[in-house]
Amino acid sequence: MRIATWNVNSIRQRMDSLLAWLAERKPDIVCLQEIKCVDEAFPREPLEALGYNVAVHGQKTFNGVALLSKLPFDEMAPGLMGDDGDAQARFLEVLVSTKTGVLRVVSLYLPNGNPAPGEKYDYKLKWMDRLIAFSHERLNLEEPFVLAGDYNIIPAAADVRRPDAWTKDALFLPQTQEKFRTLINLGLTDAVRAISDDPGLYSFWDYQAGSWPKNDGIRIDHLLLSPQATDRLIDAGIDRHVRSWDKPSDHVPVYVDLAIEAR
DNA sequence: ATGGCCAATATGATTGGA
Repeated sequence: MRIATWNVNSIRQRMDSLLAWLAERKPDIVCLQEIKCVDEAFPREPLEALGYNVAVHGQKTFNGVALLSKLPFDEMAPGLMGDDGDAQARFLEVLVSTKTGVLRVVSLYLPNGNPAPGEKYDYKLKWMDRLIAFSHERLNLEEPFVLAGDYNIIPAAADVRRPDAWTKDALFLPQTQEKFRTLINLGLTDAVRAISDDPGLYSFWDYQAGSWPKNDGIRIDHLLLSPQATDRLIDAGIDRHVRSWDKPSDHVPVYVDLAIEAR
């Protein structure tokens, strides 16, 4: 079972790249972020033609998450618990059935939080508290569970080419990293870091200032695994070559391979 | 010269991203 996450920065602008990458990487489940469209505008047909079931939680103009799955969805639930007044489409949870039982997957788009301090940073921290509460509940189920998405968090200095340039940024502030560790310490495993200690594993390069040709990147897209998923961890990686394609997203896909058979 | 963007919006300037 291959599960991937990709912030596409507009699904409608990225369909050619998405189709090319799906053909190349052949993921079973894909978590998408920043689709930037309402549910009705999501281009489902070409994806369904490839055998993917499609779940969408979109909104107009900004944000928006989706899930593609070769396995049918037994359940799907949009929105993160803890604030019924939160109208931003940043969270989608699904349940699928595998040969060995259920598999729970979340596609999330954690708030950026800049500028910090400020209202946006407060929203980010509160959103993280809600994510921690949610994860605590789900981990009690003792299921294979993959929490995937754009976290807008640089976990450590090894995850950024130029740490000095990010010291006051909401993605890299100590308070952000501390809360991320609180999440991890519930019992989740960062799939990429479980496979490799290499510095220079980045998932985002800004469009500006020649960040890509200078390899001025950061690692902010993560797949966090429950213990039951970590037991089955085979491999994880980042498809950085996708950043050099025409009309790229500023993020590239990150994937994990788990020893779970579809059916 | 010296890599200074990209996407959406009833658009031609503004907002948000990170």
